[in-house]
Amino acid sequence: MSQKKRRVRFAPSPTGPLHMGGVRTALYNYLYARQAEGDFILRIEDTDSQRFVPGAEEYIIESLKWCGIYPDEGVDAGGKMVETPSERHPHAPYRQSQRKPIYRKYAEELVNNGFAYYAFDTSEELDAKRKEAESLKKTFTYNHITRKGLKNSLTLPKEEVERRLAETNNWTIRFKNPENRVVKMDDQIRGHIEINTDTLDDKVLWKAADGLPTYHLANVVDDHLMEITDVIRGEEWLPSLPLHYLLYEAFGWEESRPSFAHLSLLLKPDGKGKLSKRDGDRLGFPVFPLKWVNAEGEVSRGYREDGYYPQAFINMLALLGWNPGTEQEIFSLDELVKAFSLDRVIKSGARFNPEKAKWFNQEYLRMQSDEELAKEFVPILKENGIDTGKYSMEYLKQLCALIKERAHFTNDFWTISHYIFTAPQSYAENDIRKFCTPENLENIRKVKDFLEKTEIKEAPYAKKEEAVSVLEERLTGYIKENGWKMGSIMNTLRLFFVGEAKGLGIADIIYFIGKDEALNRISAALEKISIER
RNA sequence: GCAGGAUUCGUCUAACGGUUAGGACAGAAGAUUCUCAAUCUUCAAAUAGGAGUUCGAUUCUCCUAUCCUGUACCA
Repeated sequence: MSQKKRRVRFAPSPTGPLHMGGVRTALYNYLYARQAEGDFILRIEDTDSQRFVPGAEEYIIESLKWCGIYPDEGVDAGGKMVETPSERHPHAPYRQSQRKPIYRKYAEELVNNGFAYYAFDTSEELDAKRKEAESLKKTFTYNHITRKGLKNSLTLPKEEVERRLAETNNWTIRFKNPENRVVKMDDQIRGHIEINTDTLDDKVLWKAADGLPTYHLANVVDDHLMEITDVIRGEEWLPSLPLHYLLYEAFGWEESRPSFAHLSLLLKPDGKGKLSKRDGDRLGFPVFPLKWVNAEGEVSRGYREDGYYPQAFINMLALLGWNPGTEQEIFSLDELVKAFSLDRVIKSGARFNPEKAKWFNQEYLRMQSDEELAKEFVPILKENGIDTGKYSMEYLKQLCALIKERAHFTNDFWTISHYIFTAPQSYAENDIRKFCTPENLENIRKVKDFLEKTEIKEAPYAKKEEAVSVLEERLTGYIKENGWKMGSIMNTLRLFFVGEAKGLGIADIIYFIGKDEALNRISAALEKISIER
């Protein structure tokens, strides 16, 4: 079995930050290529000079890098991402603006062979036509009927056409759709699709104004030249698939026409419609892989900055619109490469669920070693003004081992364990009311004396488990001896140590903050609360 | 409007035409420890509607509804 080497491409346009839906498209392309031991190409479709956004290309490259998606070929934006220098590669360059000289001859070839024509209508004229049609509740289409009444090389005298081509540049080359023909197409995800060409309009392929092709021409020509075998792209392209088929036919490239797979859209978590930047702002989750600041200084959060592991992000995205057919949900990139298949990609739109995204990250967090987590914790502590020099790596490892069970993100570590590092500044009102009865306060004084006399091993101690359980036994033993209620004593202590009735076990807390600090916190709390009364 | 596409628990999804329609997230209840979380157990929750084909439709066909995409000299 000798199959051609698979070549796929991800071809975003640099009009802004890469949306997570785009990352998913890139990921599926990447997985497909890796599995087939083919090539994954990154091409930049910047044929719209109007909408070009500075920095967007760099953003795309950095995002893919963060996700661990490395192209085999593609734009090299100064990074080490692409091994082969772009200039030397036979398929280079990979930025369509740099391929500008290539396209015109292809557009003209189509005109010469009768598959396209020159059109001289101005945007204003066409807009007027569209408005007119709209008022009649119809849609204006530039097709085999209307083109007879418009200004183009099919209707104008030859000399006039030549004069306009030579003297002006406000003309375009349009595709000449065949009349009443059924185009038969196949999609790897959606199956067989048929459409009548009479419903199509004569799309602009090339614009004289800027000498650039539109998406349709550039895309087909580049995919052909770059020997792309499979086009895996978003569903928004499905309606233009017939045009692309017709273009391959007109060029005589049907033999090497790639196979197509159209991915469904990512939908917003609530309501209707596709996932947009606004939804993230509104519902409080990122829609972009990385943080992005636009020209107006507006900030959009990113998965990276929100503390997601790239593997978790990728894993979540992979399962949004695809599943392996088994009950496995956690996949490494390599496992995804092995398991992925286009025929298990879902046809319908997938609603994004931020809660599930958090769950994925939690799963990955738990897979990290305590040492890795401790290393991640250090900068977070510093941000919160903690002198991390005071804590050994062993100390932090022991703490992380305990708190990782309660977190979705390493960013949560501070919220969960701040009281280990700083004494509470205030105490929750309702917890004071609940636990600080005169009787309880009296008992706590006795507990304090007891702790003072007790030998306590502090963090980091080699036999941590043992140290904590010994302390716990002594403490609970003492409380039981006196016939006090376990809950009230423990929770009062917790209130004094933490500031509220939350957090780790009392023995754990004392182990981590140490005997002196524990005693200090009890004294401070007793003083403060008796003053307030 | 027209053209395409889509439609299984709230959400992501599984089910060669024959299953008590399965799993996960979220939710609820219980167990558990000194609290909170975590954990464990249990519960609740779906084939858009209508015709047809068939011994039998989530699955095939048609119609309706709803949603999405496209309808640019944007991608």
